[in-house]
This record gives sequence, structure tokens and C-alpha cells, in this order.
Amino acid sequence: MTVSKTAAAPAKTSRAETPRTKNPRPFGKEQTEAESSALQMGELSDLLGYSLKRAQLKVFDDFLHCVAPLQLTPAQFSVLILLDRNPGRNQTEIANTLGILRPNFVAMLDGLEGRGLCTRMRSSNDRRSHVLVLTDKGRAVLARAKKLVARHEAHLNELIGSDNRTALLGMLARIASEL
Amino acid sequence: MTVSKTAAAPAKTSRAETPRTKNPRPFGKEQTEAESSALQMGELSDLLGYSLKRAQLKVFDDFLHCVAPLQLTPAQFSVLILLDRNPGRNQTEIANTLGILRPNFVAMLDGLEGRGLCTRMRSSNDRRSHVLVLTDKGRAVLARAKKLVARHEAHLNELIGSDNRTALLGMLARIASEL
DNA sequence: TTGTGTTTGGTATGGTGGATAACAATTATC
DNA sequence: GATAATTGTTATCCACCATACCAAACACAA
Repeated sequence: MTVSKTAAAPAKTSRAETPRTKNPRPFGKEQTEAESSALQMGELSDLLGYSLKRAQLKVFDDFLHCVAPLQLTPAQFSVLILLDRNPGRNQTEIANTLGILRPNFVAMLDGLEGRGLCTRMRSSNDRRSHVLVLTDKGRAVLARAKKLVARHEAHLNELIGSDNRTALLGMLARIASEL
Repeated sequence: MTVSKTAAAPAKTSRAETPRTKNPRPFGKEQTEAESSALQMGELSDLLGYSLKRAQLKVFDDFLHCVAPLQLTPAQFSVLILLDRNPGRNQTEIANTLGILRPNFVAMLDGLEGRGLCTRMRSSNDRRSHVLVLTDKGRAVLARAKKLVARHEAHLNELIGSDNRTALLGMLARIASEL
């Protein structure tokens, strides 16, 4: 839906009210210096996908900032959480529940394992699969990350309120699972 | 936050209840055939960014399907809407309000212009800038797209309800603008 | 006027995420 | 034991995002 991380509106000075007519600037030259004046979003304001993406980018951005000292992306954080809560699982299982394709999960694990946060162990049952295990360092990093993420979520709480946040989560979960 | 378009849970058969203990499968070999059994999401269920992204992907996916006959992506649709509501604007203005970086907007416009949906016209005031104009075909496609998108939004309405949808939009807009 | 700085559209390029095909090793199935 | 399926992996390809840079056109001050 468009919407990149770099927003930045024109926002120069603008001199008059935003025109309400269908054609804001129909004729030749009438703006001499300060152009812009904020565009009409039209039915974009009612497009759920649009707002959804803009909000998601903002939230991810805040997440990145909050957890920056640990150098963890949202994706990496979600992997650590799953490894912690589901020990003994293999790559396919972890990747699947996160919606990551197995081929793309390889490089990601390489990164985490390279930083000593988790380990691939050949399974004794099935010598094809790798049992994924959080290292002590991985658990420590995850613990610190959780605290930083808690502050990140606190930002949202104080922005929309705890009750609203719960309702929001519910609706999003519903959309994600039932659409 | 991970979460790609391809979800696909393991979802084989699974035989028992999901373990509630901290370590679901602590010992050696006890699963002989149907592995999996749905992993624990842990604090991921409460992570707003995670639900946000999953929902956003689903919504975009539904959008793509609904508007497939017109071959329009959400981003392209948003551009057409802005061109329609803001005639006489140049590339920088359109790109900025959509959060698209000017370099990346060039190829996008090439696509739309190549399909005859809009036109770049050199401005008479400022011969650097291109005034973007919807063609008749562009307006026609946009009109048809709006109908398809309306059905897409209807899906969401019947899923979470009209009132909830309004509340959802409000919260998302707030997050997008005030976080 | 000239000179300096800025803006606009554009190119080139690199990075990241997502998606598919194919493969060797291993396991399952019959 | 032969065939099929699964697991991790590599190699690609594509879409999207971001930065640096450039020429043309403009703004403005001296």
C-alpha cells in the first residue's frame, strides 16, 4: 500500500485553507512561492489496509529503536521467543509457525547462531532435522530484550489506552486468523 | 517481525492436548508418528507489532485477490486515488504524501503511465516538475477498482463489525500519526 | 548579469524480505 | 529393497526500500 519508512510531508508554509472543491487548483499559475498545502487523502483514509500498513511501520520502527541496544529485529526477537517456549523443535517447525519459508530461515538462523544466541543440534531421532536450542547467552539476551520490548509496548499503551490495546489485539488476531 | 505471506501451520493430526508445562517435550523419544501439535506463541500473542503485521499481510492479500481483475496493487491503487483527488500535483508531492521515496516512485509511475492510466505533463510554471494527470482510462479503472475495494472492505466489516472497524481505523490512524 | 544554492525528476546501486526450484541426505512406506 | 516424502540447504529471482549522485531548471543575492 505504498507507505515506506520515510514519510516526511511537504509541510512548507502554505498560505490558505485547503480547497474543498473537487479540483483544488484548476487554473494556471496562482501559487507564487509556498506550494503544497497538504493533499487530500480521499477514500484512502477509510482503507483499512492503508492505515494498517502505516501503523505497522511505525510500530516496527519504535520496536527497532527500543531494542536497538541488543541489535534485534522483530523477526529475530520472535524466533528467540519461540525457541524459548518450544525447545526441541526443528527449523521447519519454527519457521512454519512464524510464516517464514524454510529457505529464508537458514540465513536467519546462521545469524543468530553466529552471534551465539542459539545452536543447531542434530536430532538423535531424525538425523535430517536440526533441534534448535537457545544458548545461555541467548536466554540472557532474550530476557533483556523482553524488558526493552515491554517499554515499547508501554508506549502504545499510553497512546491508545490499555483497554483499547486489548480490543485492538483481538481484532487484529481475528483478521489474521479468519480473513 | 517475520510473518510472511505463506503461513501454513504444520497441522498434521496431533493427538493430545497442547502441553501446558514450561517444557512441552522434555524427554527423549515419545512421538512416533504425528509430530508437531502447534507451538506455543508465548508473549508473541501480546506483541502488537506481530499481530499488526500478520493482519496487514492478510488484508493486503485479500485486497490483491479482490482487485485482481484490474491488476492493481495496493500501492498503485493509492496512487490513483491521490491523483484523482489532487490534480495538478507533481511527483514529489504525490510520492511524499504516500511515503514513497522519489527515486522509487519513478518506476512505479512508469508502470502506470505505460498502462495508460496517467500522464506526466511538464508544468508550465516550473519546467522541472511533472504535473501528474489521470487519463480517462485511469479514471475508469479507478472507478471499477473502488467497487472491488468496497467488497474487500465489506469482508472486514462482516468480520469485525462496522463499529469495531471504525474504532480500529481510529486507533491505527492514531498510532500512525502520534507514535 | 553572474554566481551560489536548491529543487525536481531521474539513474545507478545496494540491502533486505519473500518466493520457487532443485539437491543430497535421511527417513517413511509399501 | 524400491519408491516416495521430508529436512536442511543452495541458488536464484523478484519486490521494496534506501542512499548517493546527476543534469536541468529554478530562486536569490550580490
